[in-house]
Amino acid sequence: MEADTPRIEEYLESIYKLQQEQHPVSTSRLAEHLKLSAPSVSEMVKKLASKRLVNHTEKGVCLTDEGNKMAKIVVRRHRLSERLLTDILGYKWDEVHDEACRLEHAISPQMEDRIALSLGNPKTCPHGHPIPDKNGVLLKEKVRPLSELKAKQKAIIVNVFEEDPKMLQYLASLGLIPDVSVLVEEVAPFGGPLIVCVSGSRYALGREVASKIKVK
Amino acid sequence: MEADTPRIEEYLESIYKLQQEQHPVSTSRLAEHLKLSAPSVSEMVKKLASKRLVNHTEKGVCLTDEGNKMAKIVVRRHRLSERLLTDILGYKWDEVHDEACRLEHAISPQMEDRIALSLGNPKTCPHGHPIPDKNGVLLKEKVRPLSELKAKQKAIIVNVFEEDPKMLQYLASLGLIPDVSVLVEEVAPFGGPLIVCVSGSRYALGREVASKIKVK
DNA sequence: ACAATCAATTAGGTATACCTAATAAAAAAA
DNA sequence: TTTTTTTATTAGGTATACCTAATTGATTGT
Repeated sequence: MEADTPRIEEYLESIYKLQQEQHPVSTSRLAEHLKLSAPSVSEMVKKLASKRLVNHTEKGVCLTDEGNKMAKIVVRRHRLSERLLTDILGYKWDEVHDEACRLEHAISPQMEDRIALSLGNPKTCPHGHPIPDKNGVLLKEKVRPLSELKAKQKAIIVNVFEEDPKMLQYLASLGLIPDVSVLVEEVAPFGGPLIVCVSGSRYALGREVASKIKVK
Repeated sequence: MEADTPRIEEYLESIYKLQQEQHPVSTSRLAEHLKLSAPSVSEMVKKLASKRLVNHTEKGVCLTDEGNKMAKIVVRRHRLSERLLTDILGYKWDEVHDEACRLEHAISPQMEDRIALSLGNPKTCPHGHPIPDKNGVLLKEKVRPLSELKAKQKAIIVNVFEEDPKMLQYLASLGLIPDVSVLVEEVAPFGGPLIVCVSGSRYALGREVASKIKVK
């Protein structure tokens, strides 16, 4: 049984990501996320289980310690790649996701170290998500969605949970990027928009959008 | 018929490299270089031919214009990757080949441009080999092996045709790297060693080794 | 010229990762 | 509770890229 490492990495990474919303990840959700058919995923999950990378129970799939470790390595490589792309190669934050998805599988442990060193051991990716350290230790700050803030509350953007380039461009155009301070001036009722003030300018922001911006 | 692009790139790159010594490349030579069995290569070559990437004659395989173009793109990405690794990530020249072999298949046209721009459009890889431009134009200088020089001749190293890390480390330790000036002090008869002078120091250099160092 | 050698292909078979269609099992709605 | 719907798996099948063993074809040596 020969392993197709990139494929395995892809699965582990997806499971890792989905676990954050839904603990044991369902086959269907995973299939949807990977854009594969449910039976394909069902089959592959069996293989991952036989390699002791996941536990497959009635309720769904979850990563074993080993699988979690591997997933975090991939996440680390993904986020380091993104930083390499923005900080050194001059990419914009909305252009890096897809590139990093390809790069992450071509990066050796040595290259991982070198990138981290050359970038001064960055703690987050360009979207503000933490980069796990070499041992898979990941420090996540306590955050809440911007959409939960009340009128007159002020906060600092920690990260932006969004991959769509168009949306990222839009957010960048408003200055809604990590480490920026935001003041909520007004919150419309019935799930209406927020009026926010970002570095001197005032904008109306939809709830949907605001819920993807995490602040502290 | 779905294409496994990295695999195809690997084949084209090998054919491209081997063509420089042996014009129509033989199946067996290709198989040896790719570390695959002859029948596997035979079969794959048929597929490449059906995609009009190679011409398959009795004497062997050669790249079509289309195949040549694709091969040069891969070579460009390989050599740009090597430069990225040395110039930005601090790798040594003996450490980059294998890494670049993985990276070259994960680089998009856009990333190719960005790397080139960030590095100031380098003309060669760390071993002195020319980097084809975007259109596949490759300017190769007229060179000859260091081993062909006569006593008292002086030359400048253009490139080093070698991939083995140990050998590259050795050459670097003697200062035998691109752009360095070398004076041949003496040439032993019957294929014996050359006595060369490199930046003030004198070394004995085997013929075999010297033949891999190209000078102008 | 003929046998020996070497190169290339054909034949037949493996593993991986995917698919659709059909079925079984579990959860939600009536 | 029974039906409907959703979710997961089995069954069966495809394509790709590899393999070994056997065969054909070309080259070389005597």
